[in-house]
Parts: sequence; structure tokens; C-alpha cells
Amino acid sequence: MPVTACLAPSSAQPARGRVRVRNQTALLRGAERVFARAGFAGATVADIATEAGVPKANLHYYYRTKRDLYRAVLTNILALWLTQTDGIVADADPRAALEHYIRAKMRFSREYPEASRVFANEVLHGATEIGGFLSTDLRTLVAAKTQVMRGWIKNGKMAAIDPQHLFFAIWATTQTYADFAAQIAAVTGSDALSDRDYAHATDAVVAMFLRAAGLAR
Amino acid sequence: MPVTACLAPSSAQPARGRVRVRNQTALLRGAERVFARAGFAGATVADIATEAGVPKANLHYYYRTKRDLYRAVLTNILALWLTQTDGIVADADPRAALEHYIRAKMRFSREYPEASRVFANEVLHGATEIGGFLSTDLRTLVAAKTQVMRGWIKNGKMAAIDPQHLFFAIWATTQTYADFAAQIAAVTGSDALSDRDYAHATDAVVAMFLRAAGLAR
DNA sequence: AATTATCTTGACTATTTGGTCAGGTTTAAC
DNA sequence: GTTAAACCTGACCAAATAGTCAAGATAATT
Repeated sequence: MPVTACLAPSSAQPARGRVRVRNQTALLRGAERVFARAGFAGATVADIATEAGVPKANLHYYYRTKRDLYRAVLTNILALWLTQTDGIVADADPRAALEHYIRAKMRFSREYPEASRVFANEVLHGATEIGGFLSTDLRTLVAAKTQVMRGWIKNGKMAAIDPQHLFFAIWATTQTYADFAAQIAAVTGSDALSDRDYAHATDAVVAMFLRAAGLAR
Repeated sequence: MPVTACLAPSSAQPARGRVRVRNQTALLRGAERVFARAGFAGATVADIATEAGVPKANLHYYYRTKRDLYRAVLTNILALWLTQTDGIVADADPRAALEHYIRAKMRFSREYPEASRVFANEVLHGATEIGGFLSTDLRTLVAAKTQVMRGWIKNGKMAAIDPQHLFFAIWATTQTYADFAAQIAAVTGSDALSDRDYAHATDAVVAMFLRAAGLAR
């Protein structure tokens, strides 16, 4: 299911009617899929329009350019990227907080693989559209959360790992199950991971990072 | 430095002359850079030709199609991807072997970021060109190495982590320093990681995974 | 030196693609 | 019901792009 399915379309413009909402939602969903499949450059507006079930000219009525549409898709995705760190606060139990975060990230990869791939593609090619978000919102968030972890470490509640690199490793590992699904499928010899496979993968990843952080039971 | 700089160009065809070698090398180097920057769809043959310093028509003399050139670039990259696991054998010291592997992977990300990005982009979009490689060579290699690790685990020389997911996590984490450099730079607030930063990152990653595998000193 | 094979490249083409637009249709407001 | 705003879309266009080609230049071979 695309991220777009659970968010009102681009709140930048006032929703002038329900027709607008319906069409923008369809376009954002289709765009997310096509951008995930082909990247920004490889996606064609004709493809997106077909996927969304609207004529190409109609797409341009709602989004003046392909880039505008791309940015709208990214905005929806970023909204989901920031959340889920709520548990990481000073007086929380480190193990529970970290486990919760990792499981949430794994669930994100499972439920929104297209969103994850669009994001990955964007960053891979220099984050030209979302560079601002990364160096402000995300950076601020990470600064706060790593500070919390440094506190945990100082109090002996967690092993002395560099919290920033712990975040990088967690992001990379959890996203790999969406972004590099083709590689994982090839190596495991299956077409796609089943629910069971995913649950097992999640447990394995959680176990790895908890042990890495000195938080294993 | 591009991967291509240290490999003879496409050994598929007999190198008929030194002119051929020189031009193919230049083209592969240029192509690696441009594909890394823009992906397959986003790269233009004109760009690649310019980057390589040859006329576009000359590019097509050596590589009939853009796809042929892309495949040649990938072939060079894959050659480097498989190596470096030599240390992971039954009678090796698990800690030394794993540390060596992780450090080699981090070095790869540092030295060949373009190659890493081309590979990432290819897998991200379904691995249509290298799917065969992944499901044969890589799969076989992983099967062998995970078998070794299962032996280590059985003998109590290593913690009971799923070796396959350990590989996925190591690949994801080490590659992230090349593939998601934009994100890392934004979060750390620097333009690019210095040698010191990279050395520190490597130590952090090694420490994390050794602890995760129950191999920390 | 002659001959052949390899290489070089400006000019060209067919196709794809992002985006426009004018004129028609539907929806909402009163 | 009338009017205005929002919506729809087939047809069109300019730009970009992968790939071709033919004629000339260079290198290799004898």
C-alpha cells in the first residue's frame, strides 16, 4: 500500500473539492509506484497517468510539472520518516525503546516498500529535492536522539557505541529489506519474503542491534 | 577512483589493439561516473561521451547500445563484489575473519563510491541486468559462508545470529556510507566525510557487528 | 610502400517525452 | 435555473535523445 493512501494530498493548496482530493490521491499513489519502479528520470508522466487512470493532460492540470508531482510524493513520504522515534527519550528503558524503533522501521519497509525505494533513490542521487529536510528536520531529530543515547551510555545503561553510526546502521539495515529486496530474494532463493520470513528477519535484526548495543537480555 | 581504473576492459571481446584498450577504459570510467550520478535512465550517452572525452559516435563504435555499455560497467563492478570473503573459512578465527570482511567492505565504499552507487541503483530497480549473477554466484557464495558461520555457532565460537541476515546487515551498513552519503553528510553537518571520519565510522561499524556476533574482546 | 583492418566523427534521423492549449463538460453557489 | 468556477482531454509541439551512416583518418601487417 502506498504511503499516499493514508494521507490527505498536498495540504499546501486548499482542497477545493472532493474531485480534487480523489484525483490527487490517485495521482500520488500512481506516481509513488512508478517512481519507485523507475526512479525520477526513468518514470514517464504518461506511465504515471496510466497507472493513476487519468489522462496525461489531467495530470498536468493538478501538477504543473513532473518535478512538482515528484516533490509532492516525497513530501508525503518524509512525513512518515520522522515519526516513530517517540520512544527514545531519556527516562525510557533503552532496550524497549530501541526494539520498538527497529520494529517500526522494519514494519515501514514491509508496508511501504515503494515509499522506501523512492526515498532511497532520491538520496542515492544526491537528495537534491529533500536536502533541506535532511539537514534541518532530520538532523535536529538525530541530534536530540543521539544526545539521549549518550546519556544512556554515560549512565551505563547501554554499551558505548557511537549513537550516530548506530542510527545509520539501523536505517541501512531496515531499509535494505525494501530497497534491496531483489538482492535478498535472489540470495534467499525466493521470489519475495513471506510474512513468516519478514517476522524472522525482524527478530534477527532486533537481536543483532540489541546485542550490539549491549541490551540483550 | 572508478573500479574501471584497475581492470582491463570487457574481456569478453579480444582486445584488438592498444587504442581499443585506451578508449574502452576511458568510456567505462566515464560511464561509471555518469551512471552513478544519474542512474541508467537518467544518464545520457552524450554525457558519458563528454565525461570520457570522446565523440558520441565513437562511443557507439565500441558499445553498440547504452545498455551494452551499462552491462560492461556492471561486469567490472561485480568482479570486485565477490572477493574479500576469503577469510571466512571454517578454521579461521571468527573475530578476525569478520573484522577483516567488514573493513574491506568499508574500504570499498570509501574507494569506489561510484561503483557502489551504480550497483545500488541496479538492485534498487529490480536487478534486471544482474539478477542472474545474484541468484547464482552470489547466492552460492553466501550459502557457503553462512554454512561456515553455522559451524562457528554450533561450536560456540560465535553468538547465535542468523548468518544470512548478518550478511544483509553488513552489506547494507557498509554500503550506506557510499550510497546514502548525501544523508550522512546532511545529518553530520559536513559536506563529506574526511579520512578521520571514515576511520572512525569503520571502527564504530566493526565494533557494532563484533558485539552483535558476540565476538567483542 | 602498399594494403588491409581498425578507428574517427560530423551530420542526420526516428522516436520518445514533458508540457501546452483551446474548447467542452461537470460541479458548486446563489 | 443561472452563473461562475473548477475540471477534463484530444490534439498538438518543441526539445531531447539513442542510435545510424558514410566518408575520411590512422594504425597494423606484409
